[in-house]
Amino acid sequence: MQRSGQKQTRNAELTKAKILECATREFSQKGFAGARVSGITKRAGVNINLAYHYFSGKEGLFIAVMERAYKIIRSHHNDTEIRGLDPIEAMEKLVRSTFQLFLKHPEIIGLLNAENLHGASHIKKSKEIETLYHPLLEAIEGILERGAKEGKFRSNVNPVDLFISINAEGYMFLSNCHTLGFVLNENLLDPDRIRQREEHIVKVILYFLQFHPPR
Amino acid sequence: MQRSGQKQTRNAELTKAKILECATREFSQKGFAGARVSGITKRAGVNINLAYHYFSGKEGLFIAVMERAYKIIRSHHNDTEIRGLDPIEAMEKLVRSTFQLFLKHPEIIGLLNAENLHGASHIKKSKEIETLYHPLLEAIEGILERGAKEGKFRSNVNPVDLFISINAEGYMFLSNCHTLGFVLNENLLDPDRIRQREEHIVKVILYFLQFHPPR
Amino acid sequence: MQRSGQKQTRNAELTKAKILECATREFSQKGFAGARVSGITKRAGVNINLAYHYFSGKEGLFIAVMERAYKIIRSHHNDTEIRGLDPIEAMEKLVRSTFQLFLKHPEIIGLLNAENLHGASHIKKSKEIETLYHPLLEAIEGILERGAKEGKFRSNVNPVDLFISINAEGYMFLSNCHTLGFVLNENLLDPDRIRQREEHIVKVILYFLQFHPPR
Amino acid sequence: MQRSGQKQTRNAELTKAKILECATREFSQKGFAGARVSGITKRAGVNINLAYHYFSGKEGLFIAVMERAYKIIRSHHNDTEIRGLDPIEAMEKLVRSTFQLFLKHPEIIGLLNAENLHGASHIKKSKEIETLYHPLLEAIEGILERGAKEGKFRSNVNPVDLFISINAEGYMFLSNCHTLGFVLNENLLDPDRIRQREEHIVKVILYFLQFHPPR
DNA sequence: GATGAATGAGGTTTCATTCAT
DNA sequence: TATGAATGAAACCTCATTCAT
Repeated sequence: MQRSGQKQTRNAELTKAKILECATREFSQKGFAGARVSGITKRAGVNINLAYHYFSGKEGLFIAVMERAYKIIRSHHNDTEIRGLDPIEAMEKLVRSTFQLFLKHPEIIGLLNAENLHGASHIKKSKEIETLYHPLLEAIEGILERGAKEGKFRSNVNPVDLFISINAEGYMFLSNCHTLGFVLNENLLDPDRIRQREEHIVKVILYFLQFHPPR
Repeated sequence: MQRSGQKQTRNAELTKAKILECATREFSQKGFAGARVSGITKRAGVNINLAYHYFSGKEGLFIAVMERAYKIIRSHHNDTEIRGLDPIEAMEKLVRSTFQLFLKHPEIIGLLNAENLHGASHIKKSKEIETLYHPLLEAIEGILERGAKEGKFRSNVNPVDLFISINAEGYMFLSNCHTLGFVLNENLLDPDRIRQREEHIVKVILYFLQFHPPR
Repeated sequence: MQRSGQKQTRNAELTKAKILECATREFSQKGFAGARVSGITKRAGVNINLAYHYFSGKEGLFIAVMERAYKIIRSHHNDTEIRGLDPIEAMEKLVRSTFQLFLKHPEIIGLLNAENLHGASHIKKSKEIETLYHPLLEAIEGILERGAKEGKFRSNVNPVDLFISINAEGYMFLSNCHTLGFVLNENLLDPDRIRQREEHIVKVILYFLQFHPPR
Repeated sequence: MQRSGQKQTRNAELTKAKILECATREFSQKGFAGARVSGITKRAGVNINLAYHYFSGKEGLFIAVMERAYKIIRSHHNDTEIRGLDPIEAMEKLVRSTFQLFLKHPEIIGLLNAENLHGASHIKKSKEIETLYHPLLEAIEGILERGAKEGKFRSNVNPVDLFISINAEGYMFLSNCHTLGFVLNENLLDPDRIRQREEHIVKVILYFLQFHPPR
């Protein structure tokens, strides 16, 4: 309003953002090869050439999309918050927030699948992404140590394997919901079913950590 | 006459098999959209028209590939064997064989990803696939019941969620090995690392089942 | 006719030849950047994709065109014939045949211009073209030596510079005929005018060789 | 007011000149079709729209470039100076200055090639260019006449053909230096090699004029 | 059954140019 | 005067598919 007669249709930042958002959806839903630059710009309601002007092509778009996706991931995890909590509480919080990340940003799963199809070639160029999970891993290590010291968790749990498990339990549920739903004869995308899954995952991780095998 | 006819048939079957195998690799590695019919036939060393002749196009090829993939899955799981075992032993066997399935047939992961991208539209046409996992799920239910009765497992474990967990723990490790390997700074495809993962998964599932929460 | 029901539209060699010929004209007349693949295939009356199928793209077409052009050049010069002739006769024959080459194959001039625009990058890959003029240069050296020995030509004439002159006199006349014709107010493409040019060139070269400067 | 107006004008002129110079290089190096308006303005470091503002598009730019090129040519040839000289001296001077023109302004060759590709359509609109060479041709005629009268040159030499020869000998050497250099296995752009060429051309033209064929 | 020739649809990209400020 | 935003046309090229032998 105040910014004089600035039309929406001539706002570069807005246009870029719109393109990026639609590219995120398109790549996530169709993969890199299946995505269409024209599909992206049609969704965004802008001229196709702007995608080339701002992102210099399909690959440039994909890289921009991946970078934004990892920024979302980074900002989602609140590492510092959980460091001070009781180990069990902290772990539960981490498990739930990981699952919620996939629910709130379902496009992330499709993007990660797309990126893995190409051997992660795009993100490997990014120094930022490389260190993205370092703080989170350190937090996990801290929780495990404290949990073991306080006798709440088993010791000798590999934090990397644990991290992968925390992600895998929700990731595959959502990424493979169509094939799984079909062979298991359930609608996995039903909100109640999703909540059930979250409770299940919390138990898988916590019970795994709390169990002390007989020796 | 007869011999030559047989020969032709045998060659035809061989050609079909070669095409199918190469199509499996291509679809798994590049997804449906990224796969090229010419890429498939070049790998197979046959003329591209044979792909049309035998499978009537790209989609026909993909369906044939998916059907073969599920046949492999079916033949891999030896449901009856585990029914008679001790619950813990049976569960461990199931977990390990699930992980080994993905290792022996890594193309399955790419194919399932491809199929999920399209909302599982192809396999939904197949009655056989729909009931593929029924015996396995029944076996799991049986194990859980016996385990609970014998006091070895917790009760009230949802077999479907458990089934998904058993798969997810290995599936995501392998399907996302490139992005995970990068952000975790580990080569997840190293044979020793893979063995380590298998041990981890066995513990996750068994400890989860064996833990009895207080109260 | 005899070759059974072989249709023209399904004769690969013929199609390739047609494309090549039309590509020659297009590249010669419009340069590499100005040429259109669709223009080439429209001229040839074939589907545009055949150009990609047979020559794998615009650059592949250009390279094929250049190679054919140099083959024409090679086959035009009859080096052995002139070696036995009287030096003056031999030189005259060489000059006239060089000029006639450009007249009979006017596309060569446009192609050479196009190739020079790109720093001769395409032909530099060809071993054949590199040695294409060696026999001709040797023939020129022989003629110059004999001419000098017989007292008909000056000595100390550089054969390379002479070779360039023999070409340049006709080449620029034809390649720049439009701008020259305009500023000189003559139609240089008139057949009589062309004949006049040939006579002029013969004199330029022969008189240059026959003149003995005083001292 | 006045000062600022002047300044703007001066900047405008400067900007125009910069664009024109860069356009000259771009068109000369890449031809009309290969040249990019954006390439020109990037070289000049100005906004692309200025090219449209000042020259109303690609073709307008090319015409302006050609006109400036011919102005350079015109200003280079000092016709009046050579009219008073000894015929042989005058001719040598003319030959050398023609060669030097191409050396000092190598872009002229590329521009003339570009213009000939299009049938000289652009310059044909210019009345100035049409008469550009008239004084020079008259000077040549004068020299030939005096040379014949003084017994130094043959008579019956066509001034137009001679003019073309004087240009051609240097023009093709430089315009085709890449292909010629390759097939002749010499670096024609070496300064010493260029000087050698100039001496050769002087001899070609002068000996051609001085030789009296036996009758 | 098998193959080379040919085609049509559509995707990515480039580029000259105009619009709006 | 100068600039960034936006557009339309058309170029190159890919690829699934069909045709004809």
